Amino acid sequence: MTKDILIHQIIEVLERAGFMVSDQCNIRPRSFDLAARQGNTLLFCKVLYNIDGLNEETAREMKSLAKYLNGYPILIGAKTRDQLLEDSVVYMRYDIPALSIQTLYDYFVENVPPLVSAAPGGLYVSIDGDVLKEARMNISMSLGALASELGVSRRTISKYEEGKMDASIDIVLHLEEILDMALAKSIDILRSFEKELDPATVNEDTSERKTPPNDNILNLIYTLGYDVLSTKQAPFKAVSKDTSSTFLTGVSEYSNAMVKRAHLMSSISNVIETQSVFIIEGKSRYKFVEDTVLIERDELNNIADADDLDTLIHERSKRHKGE
Amino acid sequence: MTKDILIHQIIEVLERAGFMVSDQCNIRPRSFDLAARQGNTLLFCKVLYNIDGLNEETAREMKSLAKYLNGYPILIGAKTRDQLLEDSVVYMRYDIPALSIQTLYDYFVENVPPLVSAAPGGLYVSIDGDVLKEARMNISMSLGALASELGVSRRTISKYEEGKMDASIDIVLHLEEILDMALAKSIDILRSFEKELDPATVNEDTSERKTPPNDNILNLIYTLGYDVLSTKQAPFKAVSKDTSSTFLTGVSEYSNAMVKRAHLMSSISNVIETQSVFIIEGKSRYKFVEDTVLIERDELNNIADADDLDTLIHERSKRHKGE
DNA sequence: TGTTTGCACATCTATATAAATGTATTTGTT
DNA sequence: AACAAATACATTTATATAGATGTGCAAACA
Repeated sequence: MTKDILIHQIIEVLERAGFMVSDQCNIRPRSFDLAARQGNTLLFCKVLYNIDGLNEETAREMKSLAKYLNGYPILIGAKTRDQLLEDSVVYMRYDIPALSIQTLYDYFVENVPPLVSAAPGGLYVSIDGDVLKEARMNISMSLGALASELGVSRRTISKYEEGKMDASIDIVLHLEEILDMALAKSIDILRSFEKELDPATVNEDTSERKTPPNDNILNLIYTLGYDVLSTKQAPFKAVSKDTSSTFLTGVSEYSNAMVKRAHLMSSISNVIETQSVFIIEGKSRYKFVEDTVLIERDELNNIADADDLDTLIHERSKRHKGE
Repeated sequence: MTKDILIHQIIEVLERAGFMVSDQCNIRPRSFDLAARQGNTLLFCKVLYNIDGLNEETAREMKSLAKYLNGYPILIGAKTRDQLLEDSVVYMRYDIPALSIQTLYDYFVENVPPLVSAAPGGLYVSIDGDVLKEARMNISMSLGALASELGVSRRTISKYEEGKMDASIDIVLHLEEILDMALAKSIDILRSFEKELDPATVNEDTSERKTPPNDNILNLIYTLGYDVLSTKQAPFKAVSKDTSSTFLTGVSEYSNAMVKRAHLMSSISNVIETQSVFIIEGKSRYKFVEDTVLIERDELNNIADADDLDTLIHERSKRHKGE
């Protein structure tokens, strides 16, 4: 399948850029396909051959996860509609930046940021208004003269200089030729997401603690004093957070599928630098699966507060790493 | 100009439907073009030859005004893109229903609601799932049989019955033919707006009182104890509200333009059933212009609280109507 | 270990929308 | 009344997006 080929290429690029990359999420339901970290930069990557396939629910979940864990959602693909993604262009899908592998490579490996963004009406470049104005002044060219030379209205040039309008690629090339200098502002892919966060979405997190989760066990964890962000499409049921620790939280009975999931959670938790915990309904055969700590529901019942649980997790995790 | 022709036709339709219609707003900046009321139904109409020309700011203002005054925003036009608006179809522009004059006529004069809505992908009709299911059961047809008869998948029929999917017009016609009954749900134009209000927008109004307005005089009115919704594109500067009264609020120096504005405000206030007040910076030649009460800024300074101002407005308004 | 169920995702289509911009009209100024 | 400045709005274009739906794979089930 094309998507798998893409994923392998993406892993290659990210590793080459010095990222630590998690296992691929191949368990349903899934929101992101890969987690990756380099220093302070944490990415949640979704991969689609056709970026138009991103659905709104998935986007929402990726955004809230990224925000909660201090990372960035990003969409990587090859096509939009019936054409290939253009390199060095940033597209947006539900406020998540979307790009081709080549653009990803340029950005993270070569440190060459893209200049062009796709928007209704075509492809556009942001112009640095101050630079433009200065350049125009330097050759003492009037606004009107530049406008007629470019073949646009005076008002348009004025808007460029005030930073109130982006320009089409042709216009920018022509302008740069006339003034013989670079005018395009480069796009910071990760920041472009932050800007897009509208006040309403941000609002949700203003409240001190999230509302109690619906799930029984998650609610129990909430009662212990954790902030619990439950997820619908991630390989874990929730992310739980208190002042001292954060852990991915799985919940289910012991089964083969559960073990698979615990492996994946372990890999992801290593990348995003959190603990990983699986609450088992009923009996568990083991105490951990890789770095995922398994806790039986009965054990959870005997726990008084968040500190107790933190301690249990740490001990069990240490015990595993000690062998 | 085409827009003016449209407006006259719209006024004709609305009056025929028993609406009281305000003067046309021909002062810039303007958000809506007409206010109209029939019984409890208050409309703020925007008219554009091409409905695509509605801009986001204008839409926002119309929505907040409508909400604040218990009315409905509506957009009426003739074209979208390069084609005429189809009759009996409801379009949406920034969550405001948009329709042709014919559709307006059918809805308000003939009481025939539209059935079709425009959405990405084309024109769609909502199906009443329960009716569909019952009809299918009645002729003891299996879901699969109906699906293959229609030429769609079983899943599609299932979604129709669960009300989770709208159907294209062709499909609905074919279905109604097979089952020999009406299945389409009619669209309540005004309600369709209410549903679109997202929680974020609604949230703004949750706060007991609005934030203080920037304008000096509006802020003074706010200090008196009024709730003040300031506007940017309406023929008045704000709408002020306390427990006992609501008034359109204009602010400016005395001038010809101001008198024109006061006339328009008078007409609008009659339709939306509020008072209308103009605060004059400096000297005013008159005490009222039609039903708009003129108050000098100095007079406002001598007023202690909202009750005082309410009293002044009522007296001056009565005095006018008494002559 | 097949069988069933349901999601992921690709794809197609036509609408909704943002940029860009010219033109006509209105407003404000002298 | 004449002129300048600002705004409304029509229009063009290409992207963003929602519906609709088939296909194939994964999970759940028997």
